[in-house]
Amino acid sequence: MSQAQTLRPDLIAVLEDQGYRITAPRQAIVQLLEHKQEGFTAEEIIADLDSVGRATVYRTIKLLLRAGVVCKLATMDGAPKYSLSRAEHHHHTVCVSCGAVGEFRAATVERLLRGLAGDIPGRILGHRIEFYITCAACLPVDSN
Amino acid sequence: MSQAQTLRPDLIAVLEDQGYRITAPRQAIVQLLEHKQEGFTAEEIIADLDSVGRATVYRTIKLLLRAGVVCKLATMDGAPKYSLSRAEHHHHTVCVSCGAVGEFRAATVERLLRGLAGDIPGRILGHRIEFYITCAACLPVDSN
DNA sequence: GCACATGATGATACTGCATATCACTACCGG
DNA sequence: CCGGTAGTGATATGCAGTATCATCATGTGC
Repeated sequence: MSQAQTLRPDLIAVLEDQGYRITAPRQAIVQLLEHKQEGFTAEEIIADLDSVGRATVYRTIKLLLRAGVVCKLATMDGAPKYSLSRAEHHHHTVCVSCGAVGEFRAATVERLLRGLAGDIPGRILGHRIEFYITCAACLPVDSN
Repeated sequence: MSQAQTLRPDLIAVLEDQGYRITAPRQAIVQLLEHKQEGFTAEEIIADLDSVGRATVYRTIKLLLRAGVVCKLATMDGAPKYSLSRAEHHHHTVCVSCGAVGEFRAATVERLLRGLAGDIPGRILGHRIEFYITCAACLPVDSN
């Protein structure tokens, strides 16, 4: 079983299930995203799809966010990055050299963090962990 | 060594030591920050100090960043927050209700994260952890 | 004390990301 | 076929942050 889409339950279908219409622009965007799993900015999408207006791109991204299909990642330089979220809960690695965004999961981390509740004043609702790395692709170049 | 200034070694002196001039606007900004340890946005400072121009506020914040006196925190809604960094290395708590930013340290976390090196492809340069919480002040209101 | 070089300032213009507006189009149900 | 609603995109607008630049302050050498 498991159509082996492994974890991508046909993104378009997800939208359809939530009552949204499947339009050409939305299909174009989703299709593009499927090839850009690396982490992308809104402006990137806009640049790649001349046929789709800015407004629609931003609207669609919000749609996908609400649908839980993509996740948002605030970056230091202002422009947030988005990425298709395959796993339920995960964290990000950001290459400081090329900006590529990756995902990882580590159960040990989650367990530990839960144990921290006592150190934190107030009720914990969620957390975020990011690792700043030099990614494999940039390593040879970067480390001289 | 370690003058034990506990952790705030006279912010103005830090700037002076780095060869910057101590001017009225800079003093005004630093003084304001000392009272706003909660985490603040650039625009907040600008609004509070009519006598100081936008440009100068942004310039001074960058100065303080470079001097390591304040630290930057990317937020989901775009406008980054800054806070006086008292401890060397620390992480943040962000109240989703009122936006207040706090700091905490947890050696256990650091130790664990170092152990994760194997799970992360590439060279780890740094990390960031944020907890999203409902802070003590907001709890009664927020939780119904 | 004066002149000059340099640092700092702030008003303004500008850039870039994101949202709001709004007229128009596509689609769906009757 | 018709009307209503969802969706679209051009444009205007908002807002954070940066760049420009004339002006002012500071410090130094004389």
